[in-house]
Amino acid sequence: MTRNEFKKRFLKARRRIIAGEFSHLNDMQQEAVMATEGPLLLLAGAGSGKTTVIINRIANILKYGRASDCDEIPPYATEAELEVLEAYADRATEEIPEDVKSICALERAEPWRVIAITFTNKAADELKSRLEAILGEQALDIWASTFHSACVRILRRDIERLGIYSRNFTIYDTVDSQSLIKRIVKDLELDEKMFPPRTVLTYLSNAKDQMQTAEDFIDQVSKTRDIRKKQIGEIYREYTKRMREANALDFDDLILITVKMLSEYEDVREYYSNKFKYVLVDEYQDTNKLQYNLVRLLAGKWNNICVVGDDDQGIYRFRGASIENILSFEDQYKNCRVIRLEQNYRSTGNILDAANAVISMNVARKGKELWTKNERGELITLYRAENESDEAQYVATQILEGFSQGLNWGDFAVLYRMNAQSNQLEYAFKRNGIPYRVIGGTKFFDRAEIKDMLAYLCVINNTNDDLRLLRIINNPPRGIGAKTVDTVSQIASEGGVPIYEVVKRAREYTELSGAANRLLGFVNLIEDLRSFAYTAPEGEAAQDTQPKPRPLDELYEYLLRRTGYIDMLEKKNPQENASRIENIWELKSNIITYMQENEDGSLAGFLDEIALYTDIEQLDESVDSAIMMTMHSAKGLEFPVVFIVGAEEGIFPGVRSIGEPEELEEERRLCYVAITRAKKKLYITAARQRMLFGRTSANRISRFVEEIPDAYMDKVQPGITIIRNTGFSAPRPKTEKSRIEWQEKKTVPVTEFRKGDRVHHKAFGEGLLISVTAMGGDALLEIAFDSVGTKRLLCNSAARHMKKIDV
DNA sequence: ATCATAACGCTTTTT
DNA sequence: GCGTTATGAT
Repeated sequence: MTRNEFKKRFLKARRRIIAGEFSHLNDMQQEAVMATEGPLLLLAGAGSGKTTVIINRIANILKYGRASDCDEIPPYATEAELEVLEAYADRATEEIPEDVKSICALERAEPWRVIAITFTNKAADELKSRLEAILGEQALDIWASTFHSACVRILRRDIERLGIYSRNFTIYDTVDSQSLIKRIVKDLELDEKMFPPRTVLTYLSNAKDQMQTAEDFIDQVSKTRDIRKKQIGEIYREYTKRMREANALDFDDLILITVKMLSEYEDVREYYSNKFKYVLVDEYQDTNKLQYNLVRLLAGKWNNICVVGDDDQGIYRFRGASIENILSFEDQYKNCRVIRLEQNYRSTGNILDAANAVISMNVARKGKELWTKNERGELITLYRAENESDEAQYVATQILEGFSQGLNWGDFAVLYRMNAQSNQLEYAFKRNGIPYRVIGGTKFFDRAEIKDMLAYLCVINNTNDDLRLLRIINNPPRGIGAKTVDTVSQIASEGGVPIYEVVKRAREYTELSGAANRLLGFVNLIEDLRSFAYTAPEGEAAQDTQPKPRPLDELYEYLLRRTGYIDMLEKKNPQENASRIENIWELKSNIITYMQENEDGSLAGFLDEIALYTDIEQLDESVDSAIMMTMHSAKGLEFPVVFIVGAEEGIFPGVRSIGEPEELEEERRLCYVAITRAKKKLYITAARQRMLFGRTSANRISRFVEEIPDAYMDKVQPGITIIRNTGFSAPRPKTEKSRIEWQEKKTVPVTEFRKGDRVHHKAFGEGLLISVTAMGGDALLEIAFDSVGTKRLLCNSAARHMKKIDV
């Protein structure tokens, strides 16, 4: 056999074996999995098995290295090995023995040479657990993390290079950043109305995205006459100064500083770019310029960069994401390959076609048409409601109907454009006894009491953290009033020292003589907490090892006792503060969870995790309940039944996007995202009239609905949904004629149901009516259902799903 | 220092 | 329409 012929046969057999390992994937997916080398752009439509491809691609890299994507064979390959391969090539679908795999492999990558970057912790967690499921233990060494946590990891190691920050830097979240800005605006004596913290932060964020320092920013605007921008420049400068003094980094800084460090320090760059032989980035359409730069630097050495995304699902332009990154990837990486995943495994034909129809109206896109082998499925139901409460009731009714047919509550998701829309829906769900969960809205970690507790922990960790220090210096009240705080922070900023230093030396300043005792009391408290935190518990201290830090939960309990925070809440208003106290204990369970998951977990580590992981309470999937959330939060999720509510001009698309072609395209992408969340059934609802922000308006139906061909839709009008007597409501009338007939029927009288009645509810089954309480024009029914427990329903809503049964 | 009332303002959101 | 915040009065 010539060497050439040998090589050919070897390659052929090897390829068949590797392909066999991924034969459960479709052709395009397989191609993507096997294209391990060089730049790869993976355009993955909604529901096309994107994460599966990422997982398998990594598995391929670890198992076979670059064998699936090159024409090289090991120089030491023998004919005996070829025989083994060929013997297995034909039955490649079975489990392949390890020795055969290693004949195939060419430069297997160690797990720590792979970095997979995602946007959300949830996505990162999913990636990690799926990797672990197919790769076992070695998956733990893969860097599967968010942009931000990857940067924190890098910075904790190397940030001291820059000589500005120390390793134990603090992370500021958006709220922290905003309150710092607020302080600065005050201190610079600027008009607070002209500089809302949110807006200013957006400017800073954009500047950082362009890698502009405060000085760059000031330079740039100095040529203009825009005084406001010049002042924003001043704010930026002051912000940077104070952040440095506080040894703090905000979310943008985490990435910015990492990029700076990698650009400026060749040895650091060399270390990471050499380390990461394979770089993968998920949701690439949502990256901003800074993130693009980070990825570019990390992948700079090996150029094995795979970005996965869908230009049609870019919905975060408003926060700086640049869809350009995906649209121009091919220009940036000239020799890159492009693979499209267009087969959808999630939705029915009707739903998918509707989504395709809508998104095809956009101009700025790569062009891609999803298709599916799934059945056509049910038509999309469009419901034109009278007003928002009719809309909500309709949704509730459909859910009850679905539940009575055997679906779970968790199979339903209601998607809206803005959080403010959830109110009416919540009412309707409550009235009808539908268990639900609202995702988003006010977050656990944004609550005042939680912020307070974390502020204490932050100060223990880093006494230079002025912002957090100011938050707790008089909380609980310890007689340090606003005036004292002002004087202290002024002295501090004049001397360029942390506030804590001034507080410590209160006696040295005549201005503070009056408050000195109380200030020193505070110092005492902090020092006490600090020494508690970093001293080993009794008996465990070994003389030859360095002192072990105190377990976090003990520190936390000590903190609660020593500060008297809970006592204060209880004394003040035990009623109102009950939930606050609950939250404080809830934080303790977070601490315990953290300790269980991180054996050598430190206070600093815990604070990192908290700073970057803000949605801990989110998904408790153990409880079966319907889900409500914004369309944005729904990205990446899927549900059997989806309701898109408020499909009206002015709401969706929102007022601010109408007349702005680019914004409108973003709204349309959002619509595409929303539609493609649905697996089996999609409802779209729109109200003729709606009250929002205290104003009633009549809106035209959303243009996005008009963009869906009628053939995919079933249009439904409001019928009278309340029936007169016993018995269930008939199917909703669909024609104008029957609708009018139905309008003759009357509201069910409150007296229809009595205490002690046996009732049958369409969704909840049989039960006993325990009490009837008149409430306005309605009645609250308390019913002990045989199988689902006791529920409280409002008669006007529930009656249509209920009848009395004779005993 | 704390409470009351007036005033504002309000996409979307992750880190 | 509602929830948060700013300001002033006690």
